[in-house]
Amino acid sequence: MAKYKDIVKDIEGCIRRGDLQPYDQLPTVVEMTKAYHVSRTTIEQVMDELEKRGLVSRKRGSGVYVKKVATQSFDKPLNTISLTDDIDANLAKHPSCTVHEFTVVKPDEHVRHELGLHEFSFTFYIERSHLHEGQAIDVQYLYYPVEIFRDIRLTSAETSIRQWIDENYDVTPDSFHKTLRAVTASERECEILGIPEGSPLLEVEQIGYLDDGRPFESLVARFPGDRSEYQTIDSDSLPV
Amino acid sequence: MAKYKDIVKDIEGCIRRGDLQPYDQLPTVVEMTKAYHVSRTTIEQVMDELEKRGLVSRKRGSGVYVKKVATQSFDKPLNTISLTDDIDANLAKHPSCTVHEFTVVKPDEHVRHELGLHEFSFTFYIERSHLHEGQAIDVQYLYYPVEIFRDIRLTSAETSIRQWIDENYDVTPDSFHKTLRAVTASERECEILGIPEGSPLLEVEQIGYLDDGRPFESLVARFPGDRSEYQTIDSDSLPV
DNA sequence: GAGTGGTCTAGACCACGAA
DNA sequence: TCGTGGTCTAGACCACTCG
Repeated sequence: MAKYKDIVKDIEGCIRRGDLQPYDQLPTVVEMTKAYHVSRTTIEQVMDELEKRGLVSRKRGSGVYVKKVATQSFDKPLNTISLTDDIDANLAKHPSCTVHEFTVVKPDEHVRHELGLHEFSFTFYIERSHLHEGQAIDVQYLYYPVEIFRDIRLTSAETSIRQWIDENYDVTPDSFHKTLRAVTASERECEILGIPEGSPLLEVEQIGYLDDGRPFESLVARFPGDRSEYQTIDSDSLPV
Repeated sequence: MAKYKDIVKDIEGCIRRGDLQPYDQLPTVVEMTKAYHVSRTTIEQVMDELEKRGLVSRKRGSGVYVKKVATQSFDKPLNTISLTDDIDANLAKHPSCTVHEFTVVKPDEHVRHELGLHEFSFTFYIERSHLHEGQAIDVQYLYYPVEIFRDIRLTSAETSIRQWIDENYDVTPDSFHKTLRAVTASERECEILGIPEGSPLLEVEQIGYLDDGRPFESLVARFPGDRSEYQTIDSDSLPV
């Protein structure tokens, strides 16, 4: 484990426990290098990470300050969909899906383009829903290039495809390009999700890349609007 | 301008122009230190930035590779709402709003909590829509603490509040915590936006922080689902 | 002017991937 | 085994904030 990650954990703990209060100034960078017996670069790396997690603001010439964050948002996961707590917890423990479709197809041009495939390429196509207490809580549409994954099993689609890939292929997912939209549920999706006609859904279109730059996964996931949200932190504002 | 930013621009240019093709390996980090006459740290900083922009993948022990990115997504702005191109371009040049409401209020508990205010605090409250060719294209609900901004003008709400703040207060916005949701447009919003009853909207709730850790802005913006999307890149996947 | 964070250097060691 | 990127050091200079 890298040193800077340990220090991140330590300081994050201080903030969560309240040893560091909102608006408190952290020790100066130089002080921290001494306290942790590391170099300046390492501390800057730590500050980068704490900033990314939304815990501190850095003011050049002045200091690093603990953000006054609404405490409710403290433990919400970032950069992913969160559902209600009980559902999230349950899914993490026992991922379970009902698979509506599992085939090999020639994907349409949109998907082909996303995955950087040729016209004559094939992909696995999976349509499925995660379950919580017997109820579908999302609808997912997934494409995997046959060129990369020659064999994907139905049983993996019923639990975790990513786990199957980890165990059977020597590839490393690296990053994900996401597009979020609000859409109206189709009739079929309303049935599956047990929601009224015309309900709004939060759609996440996600293209996954391996660490050698190849796209390996195209995913469209749709979640009922009233049970889902997506949280993120960055330095870009909507135009105001 | 920091050196690493120049190098980022240079390499990004190479990728956009096609001098570096998808799946190409970049020169090794050591080679780049020589080519640009900088130290290793600087190059790593450059790679951090290129990775954040979704242009490259880094494979420890192997190399840095140009991602095969769907070219359409190349120039879309990240970490913000994008509308259709003509609207985006127009808004950037001539931001213009119709203000539906402009008052000072005691905000409800939710906003008070987001902004870290006391029960007896007041905020400016602004409700407005951006216009494109006379048509409203969003609805925004904004709160600004009177404690921080004693004076906000109606005219600023009709163009750019952030510009007004820049020019009249010595504060520096630092980061934004966002929550995205899909919601159904209210009757009033349908009227304002000229969309059918029950249309889905993409909602962005955004809390802005200053560089000293203070929240300074609470914004809820809602966009018609069929004209808006939000793009982002990170290393976190939805559960698959 | 004194103190802060941001960037940068030159060099080192390590973990990992590929052959 | 060897070349790759990831992390780290000790020290430096600079831009910025604030009294």
